[in-house]
Amino acid sequence: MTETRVPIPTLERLAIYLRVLLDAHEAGIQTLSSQEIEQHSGISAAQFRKDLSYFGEFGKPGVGYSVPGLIQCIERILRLDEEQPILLVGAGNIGSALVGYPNFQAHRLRIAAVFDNNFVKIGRPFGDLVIQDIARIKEVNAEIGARLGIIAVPAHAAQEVADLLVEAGVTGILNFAPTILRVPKHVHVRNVSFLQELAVLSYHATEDALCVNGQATRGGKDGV
Amino acid sequence: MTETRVPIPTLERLAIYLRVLLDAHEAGIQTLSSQEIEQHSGISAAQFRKDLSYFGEFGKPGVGYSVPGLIQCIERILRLDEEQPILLVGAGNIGSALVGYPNFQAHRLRIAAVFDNNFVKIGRPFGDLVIQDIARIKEVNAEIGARLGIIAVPAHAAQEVADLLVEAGVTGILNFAPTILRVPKHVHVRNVSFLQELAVLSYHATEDALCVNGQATRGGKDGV
DNA sequence: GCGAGATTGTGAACGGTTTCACAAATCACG
DNA sequence: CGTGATTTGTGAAACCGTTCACAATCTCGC
Ligand SMILES: NC(=O)c1ccc[n+]([C@@H]2O[C@H](COP(=O)([O-])OP(=O)(O)OC[C@H]3O[C@@H](n4cnc5c(N)ncnc54)[C@H](O)[C@@H]3O)[C@@H](O)[C@H]2O)c1
Ligand SMILES: NC(=O)c1ccc[n+]([C@@H]2O[C@H](COP(=O)([O-])OP(=O)(O)OC[C@H]3O[C@@H](n4cnc5c(N)ncnc54)[C@H](O)[C@@H]3O)[C@@H](O)[C@H]2O)c1
Repeated sequence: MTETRVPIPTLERLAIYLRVLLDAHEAGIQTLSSQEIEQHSGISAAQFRKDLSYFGEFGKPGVGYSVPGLIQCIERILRLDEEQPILLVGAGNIGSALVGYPNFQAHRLRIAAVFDNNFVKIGRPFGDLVIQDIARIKEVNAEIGARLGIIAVPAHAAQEVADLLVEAGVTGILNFAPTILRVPKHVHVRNVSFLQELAVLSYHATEDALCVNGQATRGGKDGV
Repeated sequence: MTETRVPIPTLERLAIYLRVLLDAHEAGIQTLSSQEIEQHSGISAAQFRKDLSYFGEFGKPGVGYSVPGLIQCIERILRLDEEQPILLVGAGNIGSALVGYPNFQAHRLRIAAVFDNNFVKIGRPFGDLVIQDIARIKEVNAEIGARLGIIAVPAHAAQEVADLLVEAGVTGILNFAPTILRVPKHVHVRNVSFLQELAVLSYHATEDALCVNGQATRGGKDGV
């Protein structure tokens, strides 16, 4: 366990392990081996052990891992051991699905405030919250102190909103808009793109890797 | 351009290039160099060229790439050159956001039918569609012939729905439920997990890689 | 037509992640 | 207490994707 940087895929899998562990805990299971984790997560036992090794030693040889113990450890690693407030910007379709999503709570993620710039929407209730003016976001987050933000506004407004989030003190942004965001180095962005996912599936769904060559290069005069 | 398998990251980026190209096309730009693509996509010029090289040669040395030409090529590669019908299962929050999403159209992705098992919902309008009984999914898809499906039902029902989708002839599944799905080898699954994304951000948002060791292993008698 | 300048396509080097394989640790049980 | 069965943690190897660097290709202007 040297002081290496943790691979992002490892962090992503940590969240999966956590889900498996929470399920097992619910089912009253006390101990799980890496082998059993593999069964439930689809991630290889060796991968699981290697992933954990970035953070320390959590299992007992010959036995496995204490379910409640490991839950606590992974939660601490991911900073999900205490409530994590989140700023949501964009009270539209996606925002609507998010505010009502109960599973966030299990991970102590809480949407603490919702913002929009539509005067018709501002002041309206939205889930348990009231939609606030995006102009007040910095002021409001001075109270809340959220480090995470979600962008659920149209693409043309996303960069502007990102800037406001950063200015309000956010250092992690989940972006639903189909744009690449320019942010300072200390801010992390993760993009969610259903279109991208569907495009990959679309490619695979038709299983013949036809080569599409000879069309563009020899397109003649129309191109360039 | 040997007969190598295309890396998944390459396919994901293809969708990003396509977006950039469509934007450029809209702006009336006729030609783009890999250098310029890098500007707009945040993906390195070398990466872009390497990605395309899996499929053929699409650019002209000294000039760049024909925007409309490359759009056509990438669309063909991703099978987005003709309309791609999709089956949506689960007429809830997520499903609701999806049916109303206009950007799908630009990629010729069309949600062709919506299914649910809630008798109260079946028969109701949902976007432009009418919610249908999940029991009829195979029958309905015999007409539609969709190869793509979206699962937007609670986790406990996801596997069951996946089985139905596969039986109905779907070979690509976009899964919003937090579960790993067991599917035949010829079926591709991509999971969308907001929680996972937020967990990764949560880790990075607090920038001190404290080591959480010595808690689980020496937990004493409580564990195992 | 030709030389200067620009840009592509790609083999090779590189770097990072996953897989492998095994020594060390723990437990069960006689 | 010792033996055998089990499972962890981790260095090393294998694998895969990204970056590099440059020959080949094309355009433009003279
Ligand atoms: N709906 C989907 O299924 C879906 C799928 C994939 C991606 N997306 C993306 O997610 C984003 C949101 O989608 P949606 O369907 O919820 O859109 P929406 O139009 O339903 O909601 C967008 C909201 O953002 C608000 N807004 C606009 N500009 C703003 C600004 N400058 N500051 C604050 N608020 C502002 C609008 O008032 C509106 O309430 C879009 O970028 C969309 O492309 C949506
Ligand atoms: N809402 C969110 O923000 C969010 C975020 C991340 C993940 N998810 C996941 O996405 C999925 C859908 O979430 P949601 O908020 O839309 O849920 P929802 O409860 O609003 O909708 C689920 C729908 O599925 C239907 N359904 C249930 N069992 C079914 C079955 N066997 N066959 C057909 N339909 C069935 C229900 O009748 C309901 O209409 C869930 O797995 C959820 O965990 C949701």
